[in-house]
Amino acid sequence: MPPGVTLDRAYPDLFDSTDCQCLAALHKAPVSVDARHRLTRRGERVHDAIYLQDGFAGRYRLDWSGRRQFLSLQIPGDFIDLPSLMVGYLDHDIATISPAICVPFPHQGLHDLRETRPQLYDQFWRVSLRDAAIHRYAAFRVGRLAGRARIANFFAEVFARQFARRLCDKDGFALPLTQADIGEACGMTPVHANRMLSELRSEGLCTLEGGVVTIHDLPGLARAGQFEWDYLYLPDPIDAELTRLIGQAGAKARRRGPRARTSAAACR
Amino acid sequence: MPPGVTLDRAYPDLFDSTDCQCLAALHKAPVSVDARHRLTRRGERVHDAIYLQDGFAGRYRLDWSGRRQFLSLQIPGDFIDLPSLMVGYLDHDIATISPAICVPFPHQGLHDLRETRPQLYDQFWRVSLRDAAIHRYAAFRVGRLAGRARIANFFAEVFARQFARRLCDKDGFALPLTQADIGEACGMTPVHANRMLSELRSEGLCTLEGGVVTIHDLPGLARAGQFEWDYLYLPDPIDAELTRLIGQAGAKARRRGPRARTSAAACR
DNA sequence: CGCGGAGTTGAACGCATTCAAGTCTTGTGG
DNA sequence: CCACAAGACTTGAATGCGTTCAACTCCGCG
Repeated sequence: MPPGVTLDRAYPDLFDSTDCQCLAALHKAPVSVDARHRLTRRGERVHDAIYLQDGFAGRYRLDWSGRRQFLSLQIPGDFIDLPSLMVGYLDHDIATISPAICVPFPHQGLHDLRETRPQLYDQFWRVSLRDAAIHRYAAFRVGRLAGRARIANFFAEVFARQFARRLCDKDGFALPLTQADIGEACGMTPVHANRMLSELRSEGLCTLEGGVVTIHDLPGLARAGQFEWDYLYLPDPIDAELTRLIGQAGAKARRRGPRARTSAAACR
Repeated sequence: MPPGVTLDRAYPDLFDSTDCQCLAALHKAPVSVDARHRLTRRGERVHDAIYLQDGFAGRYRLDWSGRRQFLSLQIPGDFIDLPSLMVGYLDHDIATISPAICVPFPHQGLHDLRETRPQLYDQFWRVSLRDAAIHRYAAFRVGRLAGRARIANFFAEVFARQFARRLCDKDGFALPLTQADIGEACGMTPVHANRMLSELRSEGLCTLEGGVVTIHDLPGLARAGQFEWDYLYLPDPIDAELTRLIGQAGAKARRRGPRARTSAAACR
């Protein structure tokens, strides 16, 4: 894989070095894209899966008055439009937020993996399931949590996802979003996002400045956002590290032992 | 496939009659389950995928004060826990809402399809992507729409999904949820759900009574909810039918022609 | 007959939106 | 080098949507 294309770091639990070699043969040349640039339009036919080598992007839908709801934030190392691999087009728009580097993987090449490397093929299914879990959790976040908690929860997610890729340490992470963007991600107005951010700041939990979130109290932030990260399906070592840093039993603590039920039958 | 197990009706665009024959060999005996019964517990290891032959179920997460947020409603004909197929456990709970009939498909048998019937294997990926799209849209619904619109939008989705399976006609559909459930699905209190429902009623859009939603003005309901159903990825004939019934260009109207761009490269 | 769950309605409160004004920073052109 | 414009951020005040608390009805069921 050419310099800079670091799939192995992005999904350490899913792609081993052999996989990465194999994938290196499949992608086209990386492309630089400006900030605030639409990558994919809802409903438009696409033939390549985009791997976000660097930079941030967002998936969103617009309401009928043109206001935007972010569905998920995509961080460096994400495949950002895998659904298109199986259905050929997307039900939402995708745009960069910061300047970005995108690596196109032609669908055809990925499809061929089913024959040539079925294990690897399955990994893409796993990636898209992880994606789905992130969407689900977004519904929980905006549906159930109050303003301050929504932002704290959102920050905690972005932290955990970047931390899992070694893109940041426990003290902070990159988040090149405006307060308006954060509002659109968390389902609130920019003004209110501002007020909630200043609450988090004055409570000594975190500060956002210059596209960087500095974390002053990670357990406090996670608590404020009722954050539990089991839905990220992180590999065990990283999961343990997060548990150590955050404290709460929000991870796999709840995963049950091997004696669990195996079907609906058992729960009659 | 034994009487009652009607996969073909559930996914007419994904499973043909040969597929259904093939799947018939894989499932265990259907199981009756009471209403309000938890089928799967978050984090618990599962070995069977559950096909919801009949009845309604919900996927949900709880906040730290124990209040529930529905992530999606599962209707008859849904595979309700496919994520567990690839990762072995779930990040959320699933419970029945009405009495239900569940058909367990052992994971192993489905995995074997990769070798024996790769096309069919892929269809399960497609099903789970459709699922993901429904979750995404839920985030849009609760994040961007106001109370009345959230409920109208939710009703429109449940209608469209049941209509696509011929479980209902254009005049109404089954929805055995209490108003409290609807509140949990749409991110609001039961009291407010009640008020929004009575608005929809008094505006002549729809009524909910006895577990049945009667639709009085389908285009009006869809408009009130800003509903667009492209995200359901429905097969063309059904999509056209919905467009005829609802009117608005909310479906594939936006799907672009074959001349579309093929990668990030083209949009610099 | 009485209980409990679901639905309905009123009234007070409070969180979030809206409108608006003003600061600060950045980049651009004179 | 300064002037100016544009965008991001901040803050105040008024409004209103949704929550909360509470009371009451209706219905099915023991």
